[in-house]
Amino acid sequence: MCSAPLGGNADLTAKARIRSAAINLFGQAGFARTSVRAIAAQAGVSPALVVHHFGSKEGLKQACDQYVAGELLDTEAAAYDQDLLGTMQRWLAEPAAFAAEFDYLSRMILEGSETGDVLFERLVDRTEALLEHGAQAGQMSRFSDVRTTGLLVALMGLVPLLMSRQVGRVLGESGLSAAALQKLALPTLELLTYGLYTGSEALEATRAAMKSVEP
Amino acid sequence: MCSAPLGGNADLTAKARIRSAAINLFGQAGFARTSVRAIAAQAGVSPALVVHHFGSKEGLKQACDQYVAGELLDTEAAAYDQDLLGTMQRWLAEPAAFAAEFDYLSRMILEGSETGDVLFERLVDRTEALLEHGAQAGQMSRFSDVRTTGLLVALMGLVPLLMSRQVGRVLGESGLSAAALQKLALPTLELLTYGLYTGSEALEATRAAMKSVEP
DNA sequence: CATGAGACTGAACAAGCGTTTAGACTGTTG
DNA sequence: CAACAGTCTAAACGCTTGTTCAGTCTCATG
Repeated sequence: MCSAPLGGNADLTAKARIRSAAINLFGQAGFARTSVRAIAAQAGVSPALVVHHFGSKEGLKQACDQYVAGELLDTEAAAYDQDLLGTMQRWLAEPAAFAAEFDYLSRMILEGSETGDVLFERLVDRTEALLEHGAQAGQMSRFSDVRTTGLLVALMGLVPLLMSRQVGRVLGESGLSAAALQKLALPTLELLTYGLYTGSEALEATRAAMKSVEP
Repeated sequence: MCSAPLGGNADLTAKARIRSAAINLFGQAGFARTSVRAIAAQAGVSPALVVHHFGSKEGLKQACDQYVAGELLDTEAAAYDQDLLGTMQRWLAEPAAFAAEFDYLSRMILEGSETGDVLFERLVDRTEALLEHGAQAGQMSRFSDVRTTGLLVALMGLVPLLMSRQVGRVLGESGLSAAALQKLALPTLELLTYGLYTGSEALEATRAAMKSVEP
């Protein structure tokens, strides 16, 4: 049934080809800026077939959401229970095969998607658990508000992906390339190890300010 | 000529009213999802007048970019040369008057805008200078790559604004309210003071891994 | 008063959008 | 063979989009 692969994914089902094209284009330009016709053209298919398989453009989006979420969770879920470092190194070693999925994931989180929000909340949960585990093992600091700290650490890990364009621009790379990630790794670890401030004056000042506002 | 103010800004020029409406709607829904007709309607004006004053929708966007950038730079530039803490407290004390401008700024940075990119690069520059100054004064740690560390710290300061929806959701607030910012302040300072890791094992492991890759 | 410039609008334009419809073509099942 | 179910397309639908055009109104200037 399946002929020889031509130009990447010509051997896929038309439905899969549409979804793949949608992930590519949605990831590059966003949902609103991408037309059903453009997706159909890239998939080598008529616009009507998109609707036939996915009901509507919105239905296609939700199918892509579910697919990418499943893809990234199934392949990364086990690895994620280890540490941040190991996951980052896996991404460093990975070629640009997952690039489109990561671009789409970024759009999912930035544009309002229920699946993206749930995914993000799960990431915060995991980070929070990681903080508690690290604190009990004595490897990580103890914080007054583990939930909010988990949120902050999760954001810190995610933000290079979400702002890959600006990160690439500042580092002199194009987007979030392997070289850019490499430049990011050491400073991130330094910041997380030594902290930014040498003393606790700024922290104490904030504590005092907050107590005076809400006693 | 100007009658009594009705509903906020009925006393403004039509041109200013259009720009104000555009900042509101672009900030809420993004550039692509906002129509010229919707902007004209909110400004109490015909769609043709928008084109008459700004040339095109793209021209209106650039005018908004320039206005918001100027507004935030003129009022905040002097304050920004102090420290991050002071600026954050100013925002905490501010009412929701600047909320629309901040929403628009967020869109400017997330969607591809040249003005937004330049603004971001300037923020990184300032943060980098702040790090060098803090290190010389002995208040901040010394880092191996000041530029990249400046990028990271700038990102960390910006990310709650860019992801206000998710932050609000996790913290049980609606968006980046004053209460949400208050919940964020102490954990942020804790993280920047104590760091995440108690020891330097993770940092050394990364250093070793990077040297083995690129000797 | 006449003239011209600018603010402003209603109506219409062409283009693109997501979606629908009717039907052709395939392969499978009774 | 006949009937069905699924895949797929060409054409067109109604709607929204950004923009243009012709013309009105107001007001300052000569």
